[in-house]
Amino acid sequence: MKKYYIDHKSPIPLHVQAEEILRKMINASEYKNGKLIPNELELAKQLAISRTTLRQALNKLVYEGLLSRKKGIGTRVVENVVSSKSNKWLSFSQEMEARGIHIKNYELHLSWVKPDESLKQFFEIKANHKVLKMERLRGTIDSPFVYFISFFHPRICLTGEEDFKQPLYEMLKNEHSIIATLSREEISARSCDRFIADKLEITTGSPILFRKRFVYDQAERPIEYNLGYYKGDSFIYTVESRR
Amino acid sequence: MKKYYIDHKSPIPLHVQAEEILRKMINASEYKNGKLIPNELELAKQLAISRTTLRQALNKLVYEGLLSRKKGIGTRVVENVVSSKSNKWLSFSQEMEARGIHIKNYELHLSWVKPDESLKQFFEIKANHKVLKMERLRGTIDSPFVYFISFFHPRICLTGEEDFKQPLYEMLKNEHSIIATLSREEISARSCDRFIADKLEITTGSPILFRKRFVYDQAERPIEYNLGYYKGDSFIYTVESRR
DNA sequence: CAAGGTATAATGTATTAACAATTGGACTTT
DNA sequence: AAAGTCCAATTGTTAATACATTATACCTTG
Repeated sequence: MKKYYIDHKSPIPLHVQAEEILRKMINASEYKNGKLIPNELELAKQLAISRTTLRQALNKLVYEGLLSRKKGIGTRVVENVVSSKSNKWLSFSQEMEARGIHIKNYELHLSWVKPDESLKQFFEIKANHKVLKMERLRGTIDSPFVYFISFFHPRICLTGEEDFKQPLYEMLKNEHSIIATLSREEISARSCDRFIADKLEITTGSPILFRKRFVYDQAERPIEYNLGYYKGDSFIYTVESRR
Repeated sequence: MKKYYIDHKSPIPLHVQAEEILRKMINASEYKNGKLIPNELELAKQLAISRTTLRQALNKLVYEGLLSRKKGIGTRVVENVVSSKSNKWLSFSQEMEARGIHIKNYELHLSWVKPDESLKQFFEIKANHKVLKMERLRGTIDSPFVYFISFFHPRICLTGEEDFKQPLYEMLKNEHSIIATLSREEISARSCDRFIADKLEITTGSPILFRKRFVYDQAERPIEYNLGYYKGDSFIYTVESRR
């Protein structure tokens, strides 16, 4: 078991350092899924910080759904559930990484296409404006589990030379000053066709989760039109709402 | 400006009371959108709690996206958050009616059952507490398109004599003073088994949208555990999120 | 043997205290 | 007038401490 230490002289707050260490331990399965992590007093002693400070770190991870605490029992690593908290807005890969699932890009394909009717309507453009179409096959080390097809509004002016390694919305913000603020999604179940089945390495006709996503900027101008085909048995979409 | 007080003798934790008060103040626009709320020391003094305790409440609201803090400045009510969330809480039938789809109940079946492992865990009860199981087949005039299986926590004390014609959460509120406040949902795609296929009048193996829903009250105590099997091609689940 | 109590271990709640970092505005200097 | 300096206000960080609440396992008692 690798040991991590907290640098009390670092400008990085202790609770942030503690959070990072806990994240690493979870990702590295040194704290195992569903199992208890050391108790707070013990952990605080190990990390040489106060219980209060440690609890700040724990709280954050509990909020994110990585840990769950129970009075009288202890703190557990939550079993793998992929979540998409609406107010969190982590990118897909960040979200997965946070849960210790490393995301691999299998394919990336870019092309400029003529928009069809629904695209023209969504982007509010004429047919002669070509839009960038991006297709991505993504998944874990073992197997792909989602096929994305994205279209971007012409005003975004993507060149195709962008660094698609970094999270998409980070990239849009950094390189194009476009801030995605609002998203609308529609989710339904489908049987997959031959094309998707082939991509996701499943049988034609298997159930998939189909997600249509409309992304807008601050002024509610359309940015992206995204279609996602998720392998049905592997992907779980989580929503939390409060009134 | 209405004044709220914290009851130091109440069994409800002070930070929870503080959170509720802040929520009310924001909802009632006594703390206005985009405007600063009183500073922490001031607020703590007003509520007669320590700054640490107040910060617990603030943290929760910040995490939820209702407030945003800035060092050196203060704490603001975030603009534009409430809208999408609050109206998300239409009941299923209300939601459908709003889309012009009239909902018909095909079947309703009630029984008391022994909780299985996951139910025991969710409800935090022992095996000898029986729970009410409610099965409902619902759909349009033409055909059913969702099969619900709900389990209710024993403390709800449903008699089976309730008026299940009115929306479920209305009924719980009116007849049992139980207010459903928080729901967590997990959505995935599946092939349906014979039982569900039979209910939904589709072919065994057809894709369905499977939704697991956990409903809690204000104090985050479990109320309902709901499984929904939606005919894949007919149901669309819509999510709107803003950051 | 069953019911109930008790010790123990874990998280939950709450307070007080001190100091750090950031911001914006007031003030001072050039 | 412009630029820089300092101050006050505000949130951020951290610690130490005390007691409450809950769950489990073990022990006691009838």
